[in-house]
Amino acid sequence: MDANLIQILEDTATMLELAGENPFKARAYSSAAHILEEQQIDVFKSVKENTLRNVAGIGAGLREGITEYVHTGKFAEYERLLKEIPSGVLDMTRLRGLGAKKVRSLHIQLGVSSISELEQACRKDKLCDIKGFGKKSQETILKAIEMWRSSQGNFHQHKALMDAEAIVSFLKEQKGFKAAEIAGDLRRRAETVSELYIIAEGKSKEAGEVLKDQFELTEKNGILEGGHSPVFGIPFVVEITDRKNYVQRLHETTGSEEFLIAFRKQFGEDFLKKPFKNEEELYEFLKIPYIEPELRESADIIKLALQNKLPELIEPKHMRGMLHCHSTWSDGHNSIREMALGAKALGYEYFAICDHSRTASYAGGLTIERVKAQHEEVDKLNDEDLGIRILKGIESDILPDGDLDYPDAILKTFDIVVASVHSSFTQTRESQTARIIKALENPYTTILGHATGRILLSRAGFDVDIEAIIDTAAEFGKIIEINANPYRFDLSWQNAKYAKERGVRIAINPDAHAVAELELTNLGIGIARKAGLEKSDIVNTLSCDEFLKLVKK
DNA sequence: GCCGTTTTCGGCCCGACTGTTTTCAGTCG
Repeated sequence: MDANLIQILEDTATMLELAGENPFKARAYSSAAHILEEQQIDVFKSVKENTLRNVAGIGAGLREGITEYVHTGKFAEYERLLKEIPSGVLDMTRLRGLGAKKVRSLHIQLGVSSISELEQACRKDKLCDIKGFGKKSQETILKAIEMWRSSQGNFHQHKALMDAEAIVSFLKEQKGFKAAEIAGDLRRRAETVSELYIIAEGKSKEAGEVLKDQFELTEKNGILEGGHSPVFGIPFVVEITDRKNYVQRLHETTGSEEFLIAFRKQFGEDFLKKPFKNEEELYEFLKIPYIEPELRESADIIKLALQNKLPELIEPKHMRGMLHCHSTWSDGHNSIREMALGAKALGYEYFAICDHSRTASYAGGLTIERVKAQHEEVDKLNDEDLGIRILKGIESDILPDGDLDYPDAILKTFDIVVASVHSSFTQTRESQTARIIKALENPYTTILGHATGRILLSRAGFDVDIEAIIDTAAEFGKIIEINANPYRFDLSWQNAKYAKERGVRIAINPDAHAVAELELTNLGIGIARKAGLEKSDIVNTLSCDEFLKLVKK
């Protein structure tokens, strides 16, 4: 996968639309970008081994462009459009609710060429003059600009991790460095981050030179700053320290401000002067149990540590069941067999295929006939014995009135039903809450899928009383999902923490649409850990039989 | 630009929702 190329393809698609060219050509570019991302295709390897021709959705034209990109770093069609479309116009399409068509007409008719010019035009009531726009459009655009501004400078966790890990490995390869580690809120597994903070042990001078050359950083008292990460351009800082101070500095730059203030208030500052081998030793010295980085968020956790009541956090090795994945039966890229074998390769014992239900027609949702056909295939695969048990599941849309998407006679043929809202996001808080509560009361619902519908840095969730929903899940013994997709991470860790307090069990689900996405589960585990969840809180840790027993109840 | 057992042209995911209209275009999932 190459993040730059994915961005190039997406921007090319948008610019084709902005230029008023063939919209289907635009779609081909956009879908190629999704294919590369979802299937984690390494284009450099694919070009070298000539395997791009096997990828559905990438034909001769795109293959040529990608090959050129691999050899020269340039993509001809993208370069051509860049000359034609002002970058500010492309930026306007990043606003939610504004697509290429509207931006094109705003650009042509009002002459606005950037988000700030658009903002001015809205404030001066200019949009009312053009056909298709009115007062309300101006308001929604201004809101979208606000949302866009607040997300600027923030980055999704998986991108931050990818770049931070690359920087850490780079540092470790350099002679001047003995150790390097990710600190900051990324180490605490924040959902999104605005900066990477890296601690390195080394001789400030020579180490600094290496970094300055490579990343154009500037040094100030052993702290090198002003860098931008290699792929996503995330601001980053490298703090260089010596062996004696390494562990304290790692600790001091990991915890949240609230945590660190409370920590010093409790334990004084003497520990800062003592050298430690690792953080575990630091905690031993203070005579309290080790507080995992993900938990170093609030002051409360220190009290729990003092009372010896810290949770024993869920770990990847506890996981046995992979739930909520898609296949080529709906909008996934791999067959059920490939997905199940992918889960097996990651050490899982059972796998629930949960394709989209019939109302999600845009995603190839399954008609009743196709449900039956899929069940036959699952039976066959299980007869064949792939070494991993496959469960029959469905991701059923929660219809606008709270009903599930099939009659009971069909619903009862599934082992699990993940119920999710995919439409009608704008109901009032009361009716949205009632709708989801109704779905939870349905005896066939097993798991509530992405419970608030948020998309991080892009869309707030729908308006809903999430605590009332968690309370209802508690009452009816329903499971709620932590969606491990880093664009969603829904439930939030705070909501997941509340769910634990209410005794609601959590499923950690990758919502994978390709084999490569199965590993997203580990990011979801990070969120669960941040919420303080333990093995016993997570249904994926049950054996297949225990799990089925739980959901059949 | 992609795809193909009606294949080299002529289609291309489809329905809900929104804000604008007074029958529809654009956006989203």
